[in-house]
Amino acid sequence: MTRRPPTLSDVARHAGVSYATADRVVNGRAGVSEKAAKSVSAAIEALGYVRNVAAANLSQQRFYRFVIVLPSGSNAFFRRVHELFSDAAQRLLIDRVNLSVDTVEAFDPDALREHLESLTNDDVDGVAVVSSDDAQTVTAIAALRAKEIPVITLVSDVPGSTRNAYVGIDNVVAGRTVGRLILLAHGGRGGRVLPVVGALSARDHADRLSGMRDVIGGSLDIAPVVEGRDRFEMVEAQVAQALARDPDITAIYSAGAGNAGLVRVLEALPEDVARPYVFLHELVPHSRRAMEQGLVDVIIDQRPEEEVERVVENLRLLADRRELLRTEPIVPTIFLRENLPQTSPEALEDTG
Amino acid sequence: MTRRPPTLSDVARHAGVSYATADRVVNGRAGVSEKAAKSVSAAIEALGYVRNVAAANLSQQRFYRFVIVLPSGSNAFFRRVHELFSDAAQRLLIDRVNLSVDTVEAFDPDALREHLESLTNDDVDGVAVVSSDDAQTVTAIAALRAKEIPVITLVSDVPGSTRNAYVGIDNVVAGRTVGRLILLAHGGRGGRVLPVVGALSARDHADRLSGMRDVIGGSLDIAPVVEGRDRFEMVEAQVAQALARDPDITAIYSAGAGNAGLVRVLEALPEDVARPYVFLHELVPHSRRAMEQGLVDVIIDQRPEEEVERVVENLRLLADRRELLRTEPIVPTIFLRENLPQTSPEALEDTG
DNA sequence: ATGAAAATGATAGACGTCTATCAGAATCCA
DNA sequence: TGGATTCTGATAGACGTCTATCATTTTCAT
Repeated sequence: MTRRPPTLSDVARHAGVSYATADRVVNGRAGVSEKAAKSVSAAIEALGYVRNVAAANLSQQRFYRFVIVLPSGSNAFFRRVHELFSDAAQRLLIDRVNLSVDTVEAFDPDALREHLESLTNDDVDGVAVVSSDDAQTVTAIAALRAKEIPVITLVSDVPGSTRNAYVGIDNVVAGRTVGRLILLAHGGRGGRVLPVVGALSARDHADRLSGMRDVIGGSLDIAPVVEGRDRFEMVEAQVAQALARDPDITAIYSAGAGNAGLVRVLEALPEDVARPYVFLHELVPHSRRAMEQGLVDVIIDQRPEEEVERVVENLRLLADRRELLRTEPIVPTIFLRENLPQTSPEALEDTG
Repeated sequence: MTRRPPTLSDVARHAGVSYATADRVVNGRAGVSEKAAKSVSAAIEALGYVRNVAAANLSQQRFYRFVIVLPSGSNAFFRRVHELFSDAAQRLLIDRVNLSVDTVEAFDPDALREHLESLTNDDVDGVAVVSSDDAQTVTAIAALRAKEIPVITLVSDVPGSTRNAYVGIDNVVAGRTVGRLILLAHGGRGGRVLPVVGALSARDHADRLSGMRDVIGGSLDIAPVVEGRDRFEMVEAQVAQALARDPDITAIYSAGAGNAGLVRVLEALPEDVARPYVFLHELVPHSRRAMEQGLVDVIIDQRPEEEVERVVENLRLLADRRELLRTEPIVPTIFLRENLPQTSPEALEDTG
């Protein structure tokens, strides 16, 4: 059967030192000779000692404190993420995890940096942040990491930074997937795709678009890109205009937010002409409803449930100085009308 | 800030009894008057007391012991599941979880029942089992549950049983999803779908097929079903025959296993005629390779990684007599050539 | 060699739970 | 009322870790 795992006392005995010395080594306290430190390390190695985190936390009455930083005043997707983190916070309390969700004005690197820096002083055990990939953020992340505070980037990566992990999808792959589905829908016939994004300068939107282009290649036309600033009024106006100008559009790919505006255009389309295929991101109340009404064909969802769970899991592992598992990108899910998940009560209410 | 959560001592004090009595109540030991029991329960309620599992486990040097029962000698999918559980077992050791993976001859209800019953005596904290939905299994599950051993059904549900949870996909929904994709691929044109299953008597296969039929409705023809017993030789022979007999087939939906045989037929198809669209289940080395070669268009994967993780999570929660989270079915992922996950080293080797 | 500084050992108490034991109190039946 | 039975309280020790204190030993510079 399974033997009792070695304790720190076992390590001390094996190393020929006292418990106190072994403890000084594992907790990095001063007053240990190099020789002693080495023999303790060797004993740890030899016995395969792993600190019993449960016992350690018990002795310290430890409460983990994690902070999630999300963009404020934003769209249905982030409202959903916020909600999921709040739910998680509630149930994590009994595991002695204190998870707070902060919001910072979207697209404001200065505000974000300031906020992140305010966490540096605090007794924070880990931070997860949604941010664009800019120099301000890179600096702020570096400051946190300098204080030994783990940082996870969420939804949108900041690859140039020293973040410990990224939790989110690979947007190029997502765009390629959409490209494939668009081709599938056209079944070898020609067509013309209208791309809609928030802004071409937004990294995730641009990545999705370029993935889509990759796959479409020369097989289909691609109309000029609509930039809707993720604002539903702008999206509505510009998409309506684009469709009016170009009656040959057979598919729309919306890589950003503000899809409520897109849906309004679709609703207004005359019944008698063939509707374009519509592909968009994120399963939220209004996109779901549009799909159920047959206005939208495919929704690519980045599964915020899974993202939230991974963030929490990884923050805990990092706080315990353990190895991370599952650092590969989230696999986005393709939703069609036929595989929409059961609606949970809270998902029914639509606040925007 | 967050206050210290109440301890059992707090509960005892609040109830006006000694720690010993409170302890007797929470651990269901004998020798407590009804009145005392009631006041302790009231105190627990009032204070929102939750047992500190970490402390409890520490005091008992508890090792969780979980058993996973998988079909033996079976296909690439279950080999993958087996592998995932073995990996999980390794890393769970340091969390004091002892996870063993047993195998039992596939499609043998007697053998399965016997095996499950052998676990009844043992000091098992939870069981997860892949099984068909038959009376033998229902009985065996009931026996385990009678001994307070939690049971999770995996991949294929046994809805008539007293299992605590099911971890897996909704196969009807999966079939409906495929139906939708088939329609999408035909883009309004006619066509003829060849369904391939292991056996129509297998519940999951039948569910998938009926889901697909639901969505296709009368829009496309459906050819007579091929039953390939999940054996690649049989699948190969019968699909080849069906294609030869019926040159109008535009899509193949394989709802079961044995797809290596299907792939061989596809490889042998002449280059000059249009290939049928091919839809099948489970991302495994050979199906992946076929997709990369362009022989397969869509793979519906039930994400065994996620399933394994949920099984472990739920077994732990059940063993701790905690509330289950995430009991909704797994959402299957649709893989196209464009969103295949990065290949991990071990996924490269193909043992059959 | 001397004193200061550094390293080490021994050990106690805490965290919250479980198990166990024993003494004492309340309740019961005859 | 006696004795047996059922409850109740008090408490000790264990789990593995952390923090702390204090005494002792070793090392080092002078």
